[in-house]
Amino acid sequence: MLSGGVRERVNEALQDAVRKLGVQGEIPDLELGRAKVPSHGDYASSAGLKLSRVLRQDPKTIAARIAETIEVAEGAATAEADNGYVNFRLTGDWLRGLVSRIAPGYGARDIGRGERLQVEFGSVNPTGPLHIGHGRGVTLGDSICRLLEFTGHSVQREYYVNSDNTQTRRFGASVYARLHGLDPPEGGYTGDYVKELAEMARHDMPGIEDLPQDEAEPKLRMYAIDKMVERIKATVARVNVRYDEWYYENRLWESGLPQVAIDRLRVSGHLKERDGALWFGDPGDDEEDRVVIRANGQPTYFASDLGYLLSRFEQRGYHRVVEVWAADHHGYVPRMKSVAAALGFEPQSLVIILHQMVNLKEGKMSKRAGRFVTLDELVDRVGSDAVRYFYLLRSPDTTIEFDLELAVTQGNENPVYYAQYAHARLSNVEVTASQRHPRLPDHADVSLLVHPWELDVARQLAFWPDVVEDSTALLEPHRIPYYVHDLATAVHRFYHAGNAESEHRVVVDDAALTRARLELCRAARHTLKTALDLMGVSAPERM
RNA sequence: GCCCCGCUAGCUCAGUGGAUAGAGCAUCUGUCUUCUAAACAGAGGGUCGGGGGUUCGAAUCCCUCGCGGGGCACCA
Repeated sequence: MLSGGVRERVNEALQDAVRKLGVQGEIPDLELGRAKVPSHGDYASSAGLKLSRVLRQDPKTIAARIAETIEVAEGAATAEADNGYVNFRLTGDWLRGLVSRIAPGYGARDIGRGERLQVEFGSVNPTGPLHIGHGRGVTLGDSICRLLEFTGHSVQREYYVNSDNTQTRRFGASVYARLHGLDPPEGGYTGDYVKELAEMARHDMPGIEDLPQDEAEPKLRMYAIDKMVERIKATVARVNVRYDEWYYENRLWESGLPQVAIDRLRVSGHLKERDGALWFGDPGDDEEDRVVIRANGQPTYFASDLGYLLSRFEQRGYHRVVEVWAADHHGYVPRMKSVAAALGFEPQSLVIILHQMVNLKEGKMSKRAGRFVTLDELVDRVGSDAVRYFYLLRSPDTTIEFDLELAVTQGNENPVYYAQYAHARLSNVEVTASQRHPRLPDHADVSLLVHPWELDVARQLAFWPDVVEDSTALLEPHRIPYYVHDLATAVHRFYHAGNAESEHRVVVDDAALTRARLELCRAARHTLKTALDLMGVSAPERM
């Protein structure tokens, strides 16, 4: 199903109706959105109020005229004018028809038209295990990818592996120190895992202890990085996060792209020398200059970023690059934007999504000091599904205060079970139906779906494409769990009607009625499954 | 000092300039002889941090102040 949702159809009808009123040129935003009060229907528009100035008429009159003339495609909704607003109510017939049209993957749309884009996320320095802050970045990035793939984009998922920067050098030096029974140097890494890495290196790299420091350290660094990358790969796999490419920094330097970028910026006049170092500075920007090549001749991280931009926009030809960063990198955004522009790329094609930090109630995390709760430990305690649901539930702009005590005690009251239970119930009832009715009709007569709780489920299903569209447009997957909750509520209510009154059960003596209700169950189950998939959360058939 | 994020119910948080601001948890009251009670029905609970402004209309946009978090390297 590649068409848009019913909201889009209502909007088209609204635009047509407004044209018929004689509005020329651009139509103002008519604020078509979900109605908040049941008596206002399902969608509401403030069209009368919005057009009052343009048409020089009373909002009530305008709204009334729109409601009179409007015709929503397929008879999906009826319109009613109410005090300057135009309210829309989805019709029962259309809702019933929708139920029979819903198949697995409902809500998928070709919004992206195959746009090739890269999402780079995670990309933590491979100098230690992922902690719970990183968990937010990898799950957010992964769900953004899932959304984009679901909406017709050609997505490449990338982890950029720093291997040659100051932090990883300190990391290598720390392993070297531990190998020789010494404490890590100032600014080094003190976690126990560094000692373990040293012992592993001793075993895997015979004779490493006898090499001089300047030979041993680079070997140890690369060895330790590879080990950490292996561990990171295993960790993200546990939370259903997938990558297409682990792009090593070394590869970038070998490609010579940073130098190509530097040469280009030199020609365009964006570089200057000062104090023996080479600086980037955008002439039209009052942002501070930024070092590209240090006075000691070594390039900075920024230099590799220049090449990395070329690698992606030119060498690999991505139309758009989405970066998912933790908010402590926010100061880097203007520089990346301005250097992207200086290299000749559209600043809008570099999309940077910042997410706020994850704090522990017990105290601050510090990777180098080795005091942190790892993502692995978190998954051990609460499970992958709860971890993903919990991270995704929050807007990226909100700091997560992670209460470990609460996380540990999270059991049945965890919201993830609410959604999964709805899915399990729907799955189970289909099994029950097949046992009670070995021969059900092939065709479902959806006109038998008449109860309000049945239509409420269908109504929620009608909203799903809107959620997909909004989440994609804003790259905000946190909208999905809220929708999932609403759908699960409608499902539980529908199901529970059968607990109160047995004639309202899905599986009843009447085969045709059973078949019709099963059709609704299937539609809801497919939609729940699809939404949970986008979150990376499993949809169990039994609980 | 400058920059970014937040401040909404007791707690944790949703809320694309629209009508009467919502959910979960917690609290309280009901509902199992069940197609799965990890559920359902209901109740209480609000100065949307303070103050200005913009307009038909502001939790939402602008200004300002306060509080909390994060960032301002020849670290990343």
